[in-house]
Amino acid sequence: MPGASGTPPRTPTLEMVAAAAGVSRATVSRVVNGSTSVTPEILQAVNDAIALLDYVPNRMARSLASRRTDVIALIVPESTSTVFADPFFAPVVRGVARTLGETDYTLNLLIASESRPEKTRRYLLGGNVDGALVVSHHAEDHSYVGLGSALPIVFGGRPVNPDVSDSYYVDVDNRASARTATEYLVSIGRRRIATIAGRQDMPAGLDRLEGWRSALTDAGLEPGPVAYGAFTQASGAEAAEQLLAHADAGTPPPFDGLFVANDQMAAGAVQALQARGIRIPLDVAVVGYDDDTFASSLTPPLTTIHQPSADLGAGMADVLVRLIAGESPPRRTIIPTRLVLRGSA
Amino acid sequence: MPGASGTPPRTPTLEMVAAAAGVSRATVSRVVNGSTSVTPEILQAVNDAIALLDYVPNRMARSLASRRTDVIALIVPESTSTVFADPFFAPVVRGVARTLGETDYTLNLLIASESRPEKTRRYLLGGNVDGALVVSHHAEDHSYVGLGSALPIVFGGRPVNPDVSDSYYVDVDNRASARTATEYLVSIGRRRIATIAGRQDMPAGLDRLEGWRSALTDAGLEPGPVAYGAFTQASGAEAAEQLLAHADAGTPPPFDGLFVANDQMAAGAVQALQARGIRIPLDVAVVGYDDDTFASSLTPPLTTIHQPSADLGAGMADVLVRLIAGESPPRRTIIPTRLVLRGSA
DNA sequence: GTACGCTGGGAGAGCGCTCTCACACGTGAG
DNA sequence: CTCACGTGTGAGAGCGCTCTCCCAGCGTAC
Repeated sequence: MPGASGTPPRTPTLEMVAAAAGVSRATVSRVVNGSTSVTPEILQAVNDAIALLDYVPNRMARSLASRRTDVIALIVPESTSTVFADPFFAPVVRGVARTLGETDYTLNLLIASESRPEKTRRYLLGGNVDGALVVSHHAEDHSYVGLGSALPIVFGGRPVNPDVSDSYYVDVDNRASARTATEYLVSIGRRRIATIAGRQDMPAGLDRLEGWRSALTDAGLEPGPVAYGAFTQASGAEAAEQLLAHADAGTPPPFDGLFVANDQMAAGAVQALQARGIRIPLDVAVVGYDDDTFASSLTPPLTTIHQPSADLGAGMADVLVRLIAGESPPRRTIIPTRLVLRGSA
Repeated sequence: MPGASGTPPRTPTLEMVAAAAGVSRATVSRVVNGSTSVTPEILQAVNDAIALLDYVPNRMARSLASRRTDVIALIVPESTSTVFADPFFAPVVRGVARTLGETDYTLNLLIASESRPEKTRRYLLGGNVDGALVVSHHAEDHSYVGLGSALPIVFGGRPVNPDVSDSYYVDVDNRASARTATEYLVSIGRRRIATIAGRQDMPAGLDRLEGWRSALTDAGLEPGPVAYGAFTQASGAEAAEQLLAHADAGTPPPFDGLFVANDQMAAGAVQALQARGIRIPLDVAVVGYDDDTFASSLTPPLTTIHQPSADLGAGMADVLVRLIAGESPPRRTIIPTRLVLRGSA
């Protein structure tokens, strides 16, 4: 085999493309990176050579030379990944990954151990990524807020620290959505509207309660009783019992409308109410929040707020990419929700 | 400012550490990479310098020089990420990420667009990763099987192609688990045991049906009626109706035990049965599969097969890491499941 | 006809690290 | 005392790419 002097068939390099096209490395680099100042014929020749050799640029080499990594980290604090495993995490990640799939960025997923936060910090600050996305729900998770000045960071869900006015985040408007849900109950003629609120240590819990309250106040109605749950089905059932605690058996419930801060609790509450012989929506109209997969198959199907979690992920990715590109995206991006009318209200 | 001749405060490099410690780059590299042949004093000096400068090795440079990337790709075919969004995907990913978090590997998550599979192939073969994990459920997803010879790949869930005897995978034993569930029904005295099977185009659907059948045959019982669903709650309810189709209203159901191939379908089936006045577990004992989060809060709480999805992810990561290290892990790793006894059987 | 842009392409110096050598320095055997 | 050998360290050549010059060639204005 003349010419084949034992050279291993390694992946093609820029240099090889340059040789094949009869130009210099620099020119091939220009073509690959889309520089405009290349003569059409040369551009064609280079592209032919690239196709011929099935050339794929080496990310590592490119990063080393350009000081950009084309990597975006997606950080999920461990507690979030556990607590919110099912309903929330997956679609957000999917939205992020899909959006990034259309760019040249690569997604680095890391579950941040809360026991040794320095490990994650060092990784982020060690020049391994161009930016980071942080998905979290708890106040405690926000040890990353401080990194915002050293590295582009976008949060999913409003960070709860008070000093985060200068950080970027994408969120749904929990308050407005809760208002919408409550206003709907008002619009269908309900006048004594109770709520089962979620955990008050996260923005979602706080804001949804606040939205419910303001909707009623603005409508000139007295806010009905409030019970608190922990976003789980069991706690929803318990909260419903609490709301009924003062009512004697057999008497009608002390409320005719109920806004529940998430669907899991709503499912529990509906069961509890039905067990007491309360008809839904006839006696009590119930609106949930989240539009979990099971919401449509409850009896009756649950009227609820649909949260486009995948859009939230996509939005986060979008803001971060623009931030890295040196643009000035809005610090606060709100993803719209919508009320899904089903049978429960 | 003497000495500070405008040098930008960039992240410290190997070279700077070497200068600080009074040794050569090569020696620092040895220390960083844990070579044994370094004199204790020098080792100490280098480590001091590293600590002093807060040095973090640059991954890109390291990869370029060593031809290893320290990156593992986690590929989720788009259809899988959609269909299995909630119950399955998240914990597996978490298991993978957590395991990899204890190594030096970095996790690259990519949602593989099924419309342009070459993009993913090129990425994998372009020297960007050291190995790949593929999470999928459908036969069609396995366009990656062929890459196994070019790159270490570990599958989550048994690949369904016939020619994959040489690929690596981690899975639960669906067949044995279904057997266990069915044997339990037999052990509590049920004799006419039906099943609602899942989609027959994926191993989970096929194997669980097969396990049910073999358990009954081995117990000397006639397999009861079979209905098929699509792993959704609605399809479970429909399938239950089908099973009852031949029974007249008021007569006892034609079976006293029911194994359902996943919890979503089980939830639907239980509702449908109860709507017909059938008491669970009194008239029909029901066992599900998956132990979804909601399983324990159904009425009655669902007896089901618990799948340690996070362990599956961890197992995949573990096998891949060993494969990359040149070891010979088993081609087939089975993660044990367990039957969780609750109220429905 | 000369001077001056301007524009496309090439040369070459790195980016931060690894890794193969070669070298200096003991140590033990001949 | 010399020679072979082992052991720890340094020198230096890349890994594949980007990017800053720099130069050649052309068009335009005077």
